[in-house]
Amino acid sequence: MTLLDTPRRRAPEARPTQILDAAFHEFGERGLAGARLDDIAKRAQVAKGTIYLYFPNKEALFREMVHATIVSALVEEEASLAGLASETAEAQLRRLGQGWWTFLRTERVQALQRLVALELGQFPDLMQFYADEVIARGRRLVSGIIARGVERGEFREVDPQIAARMFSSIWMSHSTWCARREFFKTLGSDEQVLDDMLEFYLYALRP
Amino acid sequence: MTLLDTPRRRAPEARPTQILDAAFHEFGERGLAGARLDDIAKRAQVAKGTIYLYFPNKEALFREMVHATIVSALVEEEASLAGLASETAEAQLRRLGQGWWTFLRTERVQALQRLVALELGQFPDLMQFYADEVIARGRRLVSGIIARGVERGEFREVDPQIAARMFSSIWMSHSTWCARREFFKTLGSDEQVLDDMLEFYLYALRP
Amino acid sequence: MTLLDTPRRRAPEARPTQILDAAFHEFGERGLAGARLDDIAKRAQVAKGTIYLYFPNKEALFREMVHATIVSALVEEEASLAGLASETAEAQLRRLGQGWWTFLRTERVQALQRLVALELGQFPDLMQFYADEVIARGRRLVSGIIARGVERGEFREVDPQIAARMFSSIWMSHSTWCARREFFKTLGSDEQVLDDMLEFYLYALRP
Amino acid sequence: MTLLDTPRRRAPEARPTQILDAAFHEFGERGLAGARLDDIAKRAQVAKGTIYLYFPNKEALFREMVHATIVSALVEEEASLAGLASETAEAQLRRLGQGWWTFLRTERVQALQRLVALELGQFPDLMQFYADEVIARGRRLVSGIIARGVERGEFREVDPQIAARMFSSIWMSHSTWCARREFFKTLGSDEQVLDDMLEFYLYALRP
DNA sequence: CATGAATGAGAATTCATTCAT
DNA sequence: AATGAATGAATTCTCATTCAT
Repeated sequence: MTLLDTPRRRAPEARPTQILDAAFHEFGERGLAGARLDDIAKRAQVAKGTIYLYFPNKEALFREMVHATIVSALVEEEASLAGLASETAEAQLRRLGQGWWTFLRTERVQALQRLVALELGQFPDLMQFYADEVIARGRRLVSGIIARGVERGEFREVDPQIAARMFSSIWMSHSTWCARREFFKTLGSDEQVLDDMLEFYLYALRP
Repeated sequence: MTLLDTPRRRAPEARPTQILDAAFHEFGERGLAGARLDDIAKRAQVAKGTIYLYFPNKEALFREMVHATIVSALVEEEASLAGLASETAEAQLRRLGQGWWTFLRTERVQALQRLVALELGQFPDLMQFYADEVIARGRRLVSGIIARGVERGEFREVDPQIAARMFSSIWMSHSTWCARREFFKTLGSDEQVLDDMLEFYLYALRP
Repeated sequence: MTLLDTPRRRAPEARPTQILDAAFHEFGERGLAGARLDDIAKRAQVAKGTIYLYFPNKEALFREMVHATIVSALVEEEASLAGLASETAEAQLRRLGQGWWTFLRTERVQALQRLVALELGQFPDLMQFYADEVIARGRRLVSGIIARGVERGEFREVDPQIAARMFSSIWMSHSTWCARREFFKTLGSDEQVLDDMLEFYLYALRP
Repeated sequence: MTLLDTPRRRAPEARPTQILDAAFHEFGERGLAGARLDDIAKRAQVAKGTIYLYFPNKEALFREMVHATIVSALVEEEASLAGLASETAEAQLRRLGQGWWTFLRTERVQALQRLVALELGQFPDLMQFYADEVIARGRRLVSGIIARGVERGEFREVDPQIAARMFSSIWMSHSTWCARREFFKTLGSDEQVLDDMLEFYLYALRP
């Protein structure tokens, strides 16, 4: 039941996940072409051939890994965002901003961002999937809250769509900068940055 | 003057720009590992061996290409930003926002962004160079204008550093989205998007 | 009775004929190197590991399959040739020609021919076995009949050995052509071809 | 000009031929699946990668090799058959029988026969090419001579098509047997066998 | 006995790098 | 300087064989 067994025949249905996990790390670090199947196998503690039991080739492994990563990112997002319930729009936005901040700084999402930037040009369907499910979906959440806030007079009259785009642009950029903190010395702590963003953004919505 | 006056083998201006250009396209599209010297040579209309007359190996070519691209991006930026002269801070910001919008949507910068995301993790010096010269420098420009605006009472009391970060986060994210317009159907025209950003951002600075 | 009474691991009749059968099909189609154990297992409706319960390795399976195929071909031949009894030599030859025609066009024999051509170079003992048991034996049958025919004055004075070789050369070649009929459009029906061969051959023996 | 140069850059246009030649030997011996590119390269005195400069993959190399072999076999046939001119049909047939006997026992043709038997099932176009160009064409030559012989009353009234088939069946089978002489001890010398065939065959055509 | 997931050696293929011309 | 054919090390992929269940 636990994780310590002999080499052959471990939890059998765990194999694909194990490999996808290793693939996530290697591809996320070095990209599709740069990652070596050998390293993925090593990291997954699996023989090279085993990978081919579950995925027909490197590209397919890459695709499935990206897909799985997106899906599991959505699940994580769900978790980060649990309980936004019935309060003022501002409070909701603060909660959302906080939840997203946690979510976006996740290794999962950071790696995705990197892959999306460079490799997903060659996989339009995955790019679309990411754009729809991660970006657009997140944005819908925000624009919903903002629309309510505008309705209730909490916020000034903005186009919720546009405002939501502003929100996600700020959050996403900052998350990648904070992930590479060593190159951006002027950045404060992650909490500080979150405060900066919230303060700035909410000000822009005040009537 | 001698053969070894700089780390590079020859004065950069003598070195076939075609090669760097071709390298820029191929690397920018497929990354360091994914690009093939063969394709670079073909695109540069040069024999494969010729590349080795100017660059000791693939990685060096990549590095120099990134370096050159950053440098020439800065030059382009300069051009996009010419004549910000003595007006109100808001007018300056509008001009800057416009200039940057042109600059960021440039193929040059878009490719850089892609490479920065995935490949530059392996080249900290280049990453730092990019962070300092492109991002931080741009931000300094913005923060300078904002500081003046705050001083002059045009803008509310914000930390110019922070506000500048907000500015660049919004501009950079939107530029990559617009570059991949096919995946983000809800985006308006580039001009529309620029207006949205300016309107939103300036509102957030109003006293 | 014990585990090692013959070179093979178990008495042949107990060993799953399905495996040999499947092996026959796959090897016969793609040769020793080209056939995949995986496909053989699938065709035999047996797990891959099961094959190794009965045969130490791929090559041994191939050898035993060829051996078994030759043996069972001989049995089939016996059947095709039953009852050549006491008639004129010509009648006997006609009967034999007919029986062989049936026998040679058998999938069993056709596959054997294919394997003999390419793969049996590496297995001299099998080749010899085939040459002796199938070819030479068949020829002996023919030469016996011819010798009798010559003795009885039915046929002209030919060397029965040589005439028998002519007989088998004609029959064997035509059988492989008919088996690949799609490439030899000028061929008549199998019956027609048999008639052609008999007529031609018997004419050549007439005094 | 001669064949002794340094490893790199030998007669450049000879490369493909060199490789095809090596491929012919390896494939002819072990078949498509059994041959190793490594061995082909070694035999061609070329690096493994060089093969891929001229052929996209193993299968393509195989196909081109078979095609080239068939073509060059036809040329050899031409040579073996030069000068069949204006004599009696019987004399022509004797000459042809002799020429073919030389041609068929050629390593080139023997290897082809082996490949045709087993591997060409997967390459119907090559099989057809072989059937048309080698077999049918040879047969046409024979049937032409026979038709003339029948017309002139030299031969009995046979269907030239059928008689030609008989001719080639006898010649082809005997050539493969003689090529594997070690397994067919009763065979006389090649010359003896040719005499046997001619004598037998011509008898069958006598009026 | 039977299974089939797992293995890893070996074969095919790619591509950065070299070098004779 | 420039070329591009040739190289071979590195990588992907295949498949005979093993072994825990």
